[in-house]
Amino acid sequence: MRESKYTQIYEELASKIQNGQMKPNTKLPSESELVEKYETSRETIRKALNLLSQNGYIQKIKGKGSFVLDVRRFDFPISGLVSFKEIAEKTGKPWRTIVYEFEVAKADDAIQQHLGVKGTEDVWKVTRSREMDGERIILDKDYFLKKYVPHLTKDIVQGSIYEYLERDLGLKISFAKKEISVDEPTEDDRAFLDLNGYEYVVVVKNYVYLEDASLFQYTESRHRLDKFRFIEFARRRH
Amino acid sequence: MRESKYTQIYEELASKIQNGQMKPNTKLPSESELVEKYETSRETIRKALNLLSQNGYIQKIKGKGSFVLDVRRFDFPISGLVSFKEIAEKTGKPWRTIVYEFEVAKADDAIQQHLGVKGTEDVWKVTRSREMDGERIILDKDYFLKKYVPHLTKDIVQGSIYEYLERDLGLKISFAKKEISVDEPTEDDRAFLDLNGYEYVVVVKNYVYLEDASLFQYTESRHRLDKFRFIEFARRRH
DNA sequence: GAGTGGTCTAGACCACTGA
DNA sequence: CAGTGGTCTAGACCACTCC
Repeated sequence: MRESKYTQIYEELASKIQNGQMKPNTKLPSESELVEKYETSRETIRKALNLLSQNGYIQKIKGKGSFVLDVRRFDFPISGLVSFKEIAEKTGKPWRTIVYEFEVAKADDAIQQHLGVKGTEDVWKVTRSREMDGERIILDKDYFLKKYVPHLTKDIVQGSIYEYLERDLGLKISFAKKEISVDEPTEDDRAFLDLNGYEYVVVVKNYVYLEDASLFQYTESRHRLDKFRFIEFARRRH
Repeated sequence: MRESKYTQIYEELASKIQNGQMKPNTKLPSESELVEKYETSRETIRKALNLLSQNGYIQKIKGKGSFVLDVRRFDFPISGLVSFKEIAEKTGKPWRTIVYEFEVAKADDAIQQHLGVKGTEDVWKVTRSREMDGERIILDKDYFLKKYVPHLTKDIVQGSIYEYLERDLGLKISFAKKEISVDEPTEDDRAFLDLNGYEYVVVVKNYVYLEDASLFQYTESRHRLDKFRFIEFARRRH
């Protein structure tokens, strides 16, 4: 089976909420009604509804029902693992990627630390800036282990590396740790970003892990601070 | 029943991982073994394991088993909904809260926008700064609807408002939207923070919703940028 | 009381891993 | 092949909401 039944139901309901077929504050059909409609069991329906709840589409209230939340109020979620390309496409703004560095090298000290490897390890090093409205506002520095990615071309680097890794190489990205802080610009920042006089950059450090929990990529995204925005939807665990 | 069986199992396993009783990279007992150990059904065990997975404690690998992740490598997660007090207590650093404003007022235009209410609505307005190592590094501006919180004392405001709301008032906080950006300091920032010459602050806007999905609180946390740090663990949805 | 979501059970079949 | 996690089912009892 390509996709599980509950993710199919989740996606169908999520898109109905996204495109306004299901209006905010209205009640969803009850779980037992959904069981009939989708001809499945209640636990399967509940898995789909729990996904909707976790991702901010609905609110479940015991004894009352499940209600559609106003997703527009939450804007687009940049939370989780989303590549620059996906964000750019969602916002619809035209953008351009400029590749500065793109090479295989031995891991230097700082990268060894971040990736947790020895200096004998070959790593890809890719430096790219992202331009919108004629200004280079993000500098992406990617490092990943060559043993997972034997080949890489300028075309791939110009587009979305994620897409290539996941779709073409079949690498399964499983989870990531993200860390946001603010720092002074490096020489590279000054060279490859249009800083417009801003004396600080927002640094997003991203540690990306594969399905077998091995760390395989470290990315530093350096944003001009006036163009930085991060949105998260979070449910509270009681 | 006070707490569900699967959350109990989750908490037991999570604390064993936290305190090192279960070492990183070791294999957990299989699901069927856990079924025997906890004398429960497999779906219940799986609910507990899914919680562990979502929160970055374990990695499940089909056909192989569940493996303990190195939680120390992830530091403490500040992700999700965590109050300043909880973070401060986790880090163990001494801190102090200074209350500047603490009053009931009609919602002004900006707050009406954020809370989505009319100007006739009474709101609590609380302004507090957080001091660590002798420096006021965070300015918290809280606004919440008086209809949910009839009374408030200086003692409560000095400590943790969250604790009061959840434990004493029984308000159930359900989810929140967080937005991080960088901005120039306001007059209040200059007055109530030790900015040390920094010409920007990191602004965390927090919209807090109750169980019935009603927006009841808006908080703006304004951080001195050198002291700001945000960490998130995120799983990728495939 | 009827209807709702929350939890739990005991079983089943599948796809994947490793020996 | 046996063992693992992933999905799905049909039923049960509970706590909660609303009338």
